[in-house]
Amino acid sequence: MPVHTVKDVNDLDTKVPPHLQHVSISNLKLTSDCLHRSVKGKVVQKGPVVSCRQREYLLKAVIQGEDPQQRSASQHASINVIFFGTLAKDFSQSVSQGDIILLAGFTISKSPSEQTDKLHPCHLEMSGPDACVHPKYTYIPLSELKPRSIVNVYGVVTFFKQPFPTKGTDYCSTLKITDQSNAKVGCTIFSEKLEDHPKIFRVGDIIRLHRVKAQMFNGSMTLLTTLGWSTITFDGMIDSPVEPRTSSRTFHFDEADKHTVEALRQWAASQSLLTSESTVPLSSVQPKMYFDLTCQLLSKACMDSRCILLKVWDGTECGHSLLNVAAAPDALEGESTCFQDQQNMTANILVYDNHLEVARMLQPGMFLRLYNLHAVPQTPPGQPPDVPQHLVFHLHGGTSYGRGLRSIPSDSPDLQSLKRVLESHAEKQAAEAEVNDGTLLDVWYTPPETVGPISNMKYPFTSLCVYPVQTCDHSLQQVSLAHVKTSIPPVVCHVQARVKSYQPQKLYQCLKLFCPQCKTVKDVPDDESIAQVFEEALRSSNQPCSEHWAVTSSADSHQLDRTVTMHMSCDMVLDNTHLQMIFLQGVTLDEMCIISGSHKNLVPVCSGEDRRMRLLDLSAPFLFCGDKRYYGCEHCSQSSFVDPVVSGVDVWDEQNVAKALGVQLMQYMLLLQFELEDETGTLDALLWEDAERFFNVSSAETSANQELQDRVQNIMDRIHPSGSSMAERPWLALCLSVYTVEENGRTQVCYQITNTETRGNL
DNA sequence: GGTTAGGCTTGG
Repeated sequence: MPVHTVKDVNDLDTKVPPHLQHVSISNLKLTSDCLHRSVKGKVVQKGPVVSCRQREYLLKAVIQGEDPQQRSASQHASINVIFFGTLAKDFSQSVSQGDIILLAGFTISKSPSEQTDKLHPCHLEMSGPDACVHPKYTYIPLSELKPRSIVNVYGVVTFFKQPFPTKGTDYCSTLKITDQSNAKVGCTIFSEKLEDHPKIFRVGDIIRLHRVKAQMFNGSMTLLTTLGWSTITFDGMIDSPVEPRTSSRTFHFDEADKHTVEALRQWAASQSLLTSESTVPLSSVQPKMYFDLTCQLLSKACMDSRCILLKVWDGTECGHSLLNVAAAPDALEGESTCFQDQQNMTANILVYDNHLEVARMLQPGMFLRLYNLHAVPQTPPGQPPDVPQHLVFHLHGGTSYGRGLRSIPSDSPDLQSLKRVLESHAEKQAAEAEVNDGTLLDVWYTPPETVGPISNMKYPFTSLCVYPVQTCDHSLQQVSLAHVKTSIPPVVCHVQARVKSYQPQKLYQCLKLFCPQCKTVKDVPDDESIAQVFEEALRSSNQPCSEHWAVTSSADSHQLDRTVTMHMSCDMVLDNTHLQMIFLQGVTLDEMCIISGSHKNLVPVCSGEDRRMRLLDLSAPFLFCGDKRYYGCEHCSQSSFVDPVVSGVDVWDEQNVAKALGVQLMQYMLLLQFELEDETGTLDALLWEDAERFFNVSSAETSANQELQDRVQNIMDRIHPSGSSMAERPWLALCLSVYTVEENGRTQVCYQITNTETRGNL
């Protein structure tokens, strides 16, 4: 862009390329070589952007040479300048009448209006890629303000109010500033956009104002915003980076600005304008005092239409007992404050009236500063009046004494020590959680039961406490989900997230069968389809099997109109292990279930045309063992029945039975997909390889055990209560493995929850 | 070309 909004470069006079030679306006001639020349002057007239014949935009302005001697010596100190195209638009937007500018890359032509306007006989044309305009600002000491002048100033903030709505159309910021001239000047800033107001965090901040109007009010000089005003603000601490706070994308800031800020910082320090007691830690708060608090928001709740509760901490323990204000569970948003409550570190702040607008926009985790907070002693409700009073904090309505609140960016220099303190607490908390497995403090999860009436006693540990924790031994820094998505696999990340949704919703569907050979995953068939396989076998095989390796006994049931046959291996009979594996033919699923209740390994079979023994279709279990059923992989098992090899096996379990029958045993597993969410987005993560650890169950046992199924359901209900809002769900500390899988020649990145257990009592 | 506000506590 040819109108330069300079960022962190040298001052204009030194920054302009050295080959450019300064020419005074009165010395400009038609014959001048303009290629390497620049002119400087004040914008004394600025016209509107108009479109001309070629449908190009143009803007006319008059600039006047700066030097008063030159002005008096020559009538040609003012010159017309015509800006073309985008330059015209840019100039219109970013330069105001009265600004000092430096022009380069112009061409000189004869002025057609010399006779009428009596200005310079030439005019300058600004077009093409070489043309550029640099604005130059001069700053007036606050003691030298003249009424009705429009000026640019720098100052140190000695008093401020956060923007508040006026009776008119705008928000108003009221400040008082001072500078080395020691004048104290009030400023009134009007803008209907909150983001345009100066970002002042504390007394001692440094503010720069452009195009503000000086005027007298009540005998004092004040500054008022005018059309085209702008502002940027800086931290006031010596040695902190000179970084402008602004929401404007185009602002001028150069080396000279940096020096001005640094000089003001030094001066302010020498005047003790930045007092360290400007904000007070909770540990130093005394009853009835008004103070500024810097803290982190843990949770918030809407109390009524005129009051919002903020629960905050600053990592220090208050010397006076802190009141715990109860909120309706469904009104509470954010993290549990159990840990902080137990250490008398949670400040409960009631925010009233005009401050609700700002408070509503706050998110748990944000860093805040509250100005003119009132420490109010109060007898806890329901307690006799002789119990010591507790402190609760009120941010009363109104803006007296700068009363208000705002969020502070987490990279602010004066937030860094607070952040270190909070982080060290978080580490301690995590370490305690690791050690005291059974008596965990509930860090991220607030059971609804604990948000009851205000009580002085510490929250009892309820049996509802459960939350997942990372159990991997490496200590990784926690990252956002957005960060996980940009990391390159394979890698392991730690995140903190909530469960937005999960699949399958019917939890019995999360139990799967997995073939370790071919990696096939399939659903556990339901009883109806298994019963059908049994029915099919009954219909197709009415003759008992005849196997040379087996002893067989049949029972005809006229009532059932079929023959039930039992086979067992001759070798087993000899080994005296014959009751450990029995082949059953001619039974229904129901009968199988009844019989397996009292027998160890029952293998349902049928007979073919040749009366050879066959296993049922492998979509049904090939083995029943008590309540448990075992399945074989349809792809990886021997396709025809093999004579069971029984020698050398003392104890028959599902592994040995499968091996003896040439069946590839399928494993039970739990498979869930979670949609995780944090402030930065959502991410789908699977839970399977470490699912048994997560739920603290065995998948195979879970397949046959209602109690274990209830446990899984219970845990899911804790981390994703049905009908809950996102805000009510607990934050989970999870370990995520990022890995790739190849599918159809395509590489896909996958996320899996690993090394994470749910802890606590159920 | 521009109303608003132009510091100064308190109820819940």
